[in-house]
Amino acid sequence: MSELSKAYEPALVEEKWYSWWISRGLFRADPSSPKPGYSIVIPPPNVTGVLTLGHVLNNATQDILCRHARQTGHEVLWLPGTDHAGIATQTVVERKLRKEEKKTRHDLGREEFLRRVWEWKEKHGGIIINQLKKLGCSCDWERERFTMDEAYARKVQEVFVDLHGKGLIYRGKRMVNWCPVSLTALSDEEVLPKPQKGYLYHFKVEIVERPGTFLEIATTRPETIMGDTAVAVNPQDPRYQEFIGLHVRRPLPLDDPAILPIIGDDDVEFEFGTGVLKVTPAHDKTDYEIGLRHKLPVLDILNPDGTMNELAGEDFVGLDRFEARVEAVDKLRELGILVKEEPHENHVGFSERTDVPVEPRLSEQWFLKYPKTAEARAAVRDHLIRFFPARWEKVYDHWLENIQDWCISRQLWWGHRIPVWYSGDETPQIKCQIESPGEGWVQDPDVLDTWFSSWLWAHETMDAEARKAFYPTSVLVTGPDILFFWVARMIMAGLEYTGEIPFRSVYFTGIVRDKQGRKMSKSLGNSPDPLDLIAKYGADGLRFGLLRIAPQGQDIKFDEQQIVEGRNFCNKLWNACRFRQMQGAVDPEADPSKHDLSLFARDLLAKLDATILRVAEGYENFRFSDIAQALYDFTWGDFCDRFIEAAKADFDSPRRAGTLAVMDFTIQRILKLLHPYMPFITEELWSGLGFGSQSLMESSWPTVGNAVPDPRADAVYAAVAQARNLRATYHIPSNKRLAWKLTPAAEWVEGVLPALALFLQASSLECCEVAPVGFAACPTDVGILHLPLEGVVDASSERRRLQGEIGKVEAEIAKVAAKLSNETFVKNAPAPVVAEHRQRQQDWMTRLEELQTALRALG
RNA sequence: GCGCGAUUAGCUCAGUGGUAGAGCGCCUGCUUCACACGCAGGAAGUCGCAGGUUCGAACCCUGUAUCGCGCACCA
Repeated sequence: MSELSKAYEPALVEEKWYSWWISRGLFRADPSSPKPGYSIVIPPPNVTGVLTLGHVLNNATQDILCRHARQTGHEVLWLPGTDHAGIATQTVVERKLRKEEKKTRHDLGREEFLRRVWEWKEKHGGIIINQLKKLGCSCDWERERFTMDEAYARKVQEVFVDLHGKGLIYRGKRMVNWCPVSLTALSDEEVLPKPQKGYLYHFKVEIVERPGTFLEIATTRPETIMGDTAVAVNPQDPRYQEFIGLHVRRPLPLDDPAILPIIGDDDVEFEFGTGVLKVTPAHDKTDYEIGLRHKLPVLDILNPDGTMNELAGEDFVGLDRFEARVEAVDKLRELGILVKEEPHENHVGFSERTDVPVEPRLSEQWFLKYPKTAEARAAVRDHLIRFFPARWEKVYDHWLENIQDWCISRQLWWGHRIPVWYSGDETPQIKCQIESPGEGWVQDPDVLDTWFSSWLWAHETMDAEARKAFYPTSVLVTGPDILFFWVARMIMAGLEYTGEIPFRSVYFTGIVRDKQGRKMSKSLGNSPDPLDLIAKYGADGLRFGLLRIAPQGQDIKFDEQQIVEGRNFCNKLWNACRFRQMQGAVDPEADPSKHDLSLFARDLLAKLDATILRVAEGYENFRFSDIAQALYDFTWGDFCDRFIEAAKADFDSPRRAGTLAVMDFTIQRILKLLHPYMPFITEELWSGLGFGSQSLMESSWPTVGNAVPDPRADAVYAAVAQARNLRATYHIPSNKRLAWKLTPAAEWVEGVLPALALFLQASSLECCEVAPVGFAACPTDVGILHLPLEGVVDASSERRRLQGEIGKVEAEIAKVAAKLSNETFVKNAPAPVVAEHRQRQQDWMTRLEELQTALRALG
């Protein structure tokens, strides 16, 4: 192989390796493989979507799990795809239509409009899929699915028919969340309560039977007065009890001042407002229920788009609901019945998609009574499915405990059409089936909530053969924001239709936020484009940098600097390998056990084992940042900073072969361990150095050996750090070579003199038995290092320095002594802890003596 | 209102009972024959606050503050 370039250039290699993986079919899942199966279904991104940092985190995590699984001998299925995103996609295409052709979907008609959406989907729907490829995702692209694929769509309809047959799906006229912009009903989950600063408007109404007596009503929505059909008070409320059964005059609309009954209902709070509630059954959920209890008429004064209809009276008709509010207040003021406007903050439901206030609206919709709720709760409670982090289990359980029927119909065109047919005008007949029952039958115009299709994702994306090998899936990687939307529903669907849980573990990633802690969003424009980051730092740098700061389930404050560090780490790894390459060809079969190794080499192998264990533990517990950190520490610290530097002393010695063998052995394992996080660079280095012609994905995962740590290695490293510190204390430039001397603490130290000399950049390093005159002493665990002071520093500064050191050591000794002289400590603390303190005390004493000797030697 | 997280060095975060850590940033010195996307050294923290348990608390308990997130029909 040609020489590695001086710096790693990701752009030159990423494309090449991705095509190579694809061409070798390495992402393909073989259901007939004898290997144990491992599977993940991708949380399908919207077809309208573009890659965000959230996707990067989520999909890099899945890729890591999948590559690791392949390396540990599993047959892996990572099943990709997208969902049709009903509202979002329809909105995008409608907007385009309006802009380019000044038409609405109604101008085109349903069939033509849907044709246009498909056209749009074919053209733009694949963007995010291609972006995932740039990221290195090892999905089985031959199995890519879309929630509107023919087979999948049919399954969705079959499920509807089945649940209808079981009596779980029903049609009903109910209060639903209505989006006046999308003109469709929404599920409860698609409504986000937001605190809104508004006013509590107080106005008074006269009691018909008691002229001159008024009730004061407080409301946040005066624009709905025209829809009021009663006034309610709490029957226990002594202030108003006597009025129950009487009537008030409704002030609006002016031309139709209706007479409303005063009713008593327990739902009315004493303390809130005035304790008198205007009841608007058509436009408030609570009011609707009160209305049902008291058989009140329902007076709908709003159009679907949130404007007022003719029932609101001629002063209001056509006004938007918020304009109408202003107008209503004006009218109350003109009538002289507005008592006060009190600033008031309340929560108003907003549409998740369009971000406008949702309007409670009475309409005919399809609802689902969820199947298998008890089983779904039990599956998580009994840990058949494990959540990481576990705290989401409680949230999940609470939601299921209070679960409400799901409004699954949407007044859209883009989606799975409801398989219900109507016939006849007067007494319509209804049939629930997929095919048309024949002439004269008209299909329900509505479509299903997108989640009603994606809740089948885990099993319906697989054919029978795949399901046999790969279902239940191993793990689901997703964000906690779709715990209810998707995760919980998928569990219920899985239990209902496969009789099994859909996945064994759920790993919830954190949410990527900006430096101010705000969620990244398109509208805020605070999300960097991951493709730009890939271009700048490489996919590996982005993946590693992001995963390293993504502790389990905690939100991530994104900082581009972290990605820079990922890139830097790639470069470090690159150069370590490049350095190895400069020593000659590698040996793919390198076996350290066949060589007599330096203590540095033996200790490195022990640290490698410890790293492999840390990494294994990380995978076990989904601690992705721990894994990244362990590999970073080992590669940069143990391997590059310490071992390679020590190894340089062996290159001209008989140790050369053994040391190179350890390097080869270790680099192979580093590349394997890092491959899941940094697939491109590891592949490039693996092949570039000549370790093999297979992909790392097909290689084996490193196992621990039987290396024994040698504490002498750390003693040398620590001594080096102390000596360098001493040199820095005297401001000796690091390029100035000094003639160090050493009084060794043990015989073995002679063996590491060449390495020590290299570490210290020493011009020479000779041993001496007694402290030489004119040197500064640095007591270490490997002996006393003597730094020549001549021409550098005078004896009095050295004396001052030593006295300072002695002061610090004495303080430490005092600290330990205090603890050891505490009888209860010695009595109660576990023996090893006490022993450790004793040892510590002794170490400090030794150091003190050495320092004092050095001080005396200065005279 | 209930529940859940977070609070440790300037920044981003590790650290679940025994000598407070990492990376970045900062300061100092270095183009030392892999790497300036680098090397070496350094300064820097009353671990949000107040109690408690313990020989010993960043860690366990109680309370509290601030920030964030869920859930909830107070109009």
